[in-house]
Amino acid sequence: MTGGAQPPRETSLDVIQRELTAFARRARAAAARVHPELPLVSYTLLAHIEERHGCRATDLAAHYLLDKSTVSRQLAGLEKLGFVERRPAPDDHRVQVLHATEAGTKVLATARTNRQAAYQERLKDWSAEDLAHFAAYLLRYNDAGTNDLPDRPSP
Amino acid sequence: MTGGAQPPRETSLDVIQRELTAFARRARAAAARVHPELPLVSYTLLAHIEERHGCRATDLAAHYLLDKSTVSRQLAGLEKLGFVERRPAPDDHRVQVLHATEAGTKVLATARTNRQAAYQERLKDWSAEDLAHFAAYLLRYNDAGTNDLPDRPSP
DNA sequence: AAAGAACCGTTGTACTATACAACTGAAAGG
DNA sequence: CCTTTCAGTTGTATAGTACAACGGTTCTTT
Repeated sequence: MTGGAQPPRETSLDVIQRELTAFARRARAAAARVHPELPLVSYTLLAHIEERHGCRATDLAAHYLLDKSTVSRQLAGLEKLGFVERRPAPDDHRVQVLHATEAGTKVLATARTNRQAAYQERLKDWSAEDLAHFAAYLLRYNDAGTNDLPDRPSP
Repeated sequence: MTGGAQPPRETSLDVIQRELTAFARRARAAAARVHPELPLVSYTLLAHIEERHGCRATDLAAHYLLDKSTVSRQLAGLEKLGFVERRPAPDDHRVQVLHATEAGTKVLATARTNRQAAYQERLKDWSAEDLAHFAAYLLRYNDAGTNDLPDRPSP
């Protein structure tokens, strides 16, 4: 590849903008279709908690650019469903260490499988090469936007 | 490029899944930051209306996979803001033909500019070639999910 | 050590986006 | 005609989110 005449940057930017917007609009509904038992955000948070083997609510908020109240409520929901546990941290009584329960791990595995199946199906006609490139582009795109994470200009 | 050993499909699918989810989670907030005057969905609908030089609410619902009630309320908002007009269709009294007003066109132009600037900035380090490829992948990805809705202008 | 600042999480309130169902009004087809 | 179908609105409910105010905790500074 390479070498050929590319469309101008403008055009590509326009397409990227439009298509990402279109995707964002559909994402929630699509996620709900794939795993109705576990809402999109809960899924993400739960996955993060499980991956880290215990983390704090504040970490989640920082990582996902969510307000702590949002996280708090999401966690309340997850706890109500019995998917996470809050353990008081022995060294700091302000924090709660979050852990995925057995049930949480299980439902997460199911959701993950369903999601993977959905993506598998949707992208079944793609070559491994195209998948790799697409994945790389997405990574690159997202990384560009999270650079501003560490510093929250607080007035 | 090409030629090299690709990561297995599984891995790429996983990355795509994770990154698209991450993107979706941030999209709304990001859009609000870029053009706070015009909510994300309203922006999209207004852009569509303007582009088509008049379309029906039902078309919007079909195209964006939204419930007609959702579209109805979005349009109510846009009308209240003076950005769209509803004109009764002479041939069919059930339908309203939607048009962007002068103000709508103007605010849309501003929002579009802001968005483009944001994308421009975010993707400034990308080569034209990479942009073109990324755009193509996004198109391909989105098309796979929207096969079931060809755009039908009114008969 | 006491006072104050910084931090963690919850709760009250409000708003956007969304769906589904019930409804009104208008066309279209027997 | 009368029924069915279509276009759009409205009532109700839910998820996700933010911001602001608050109650405890811990850290810092005097």
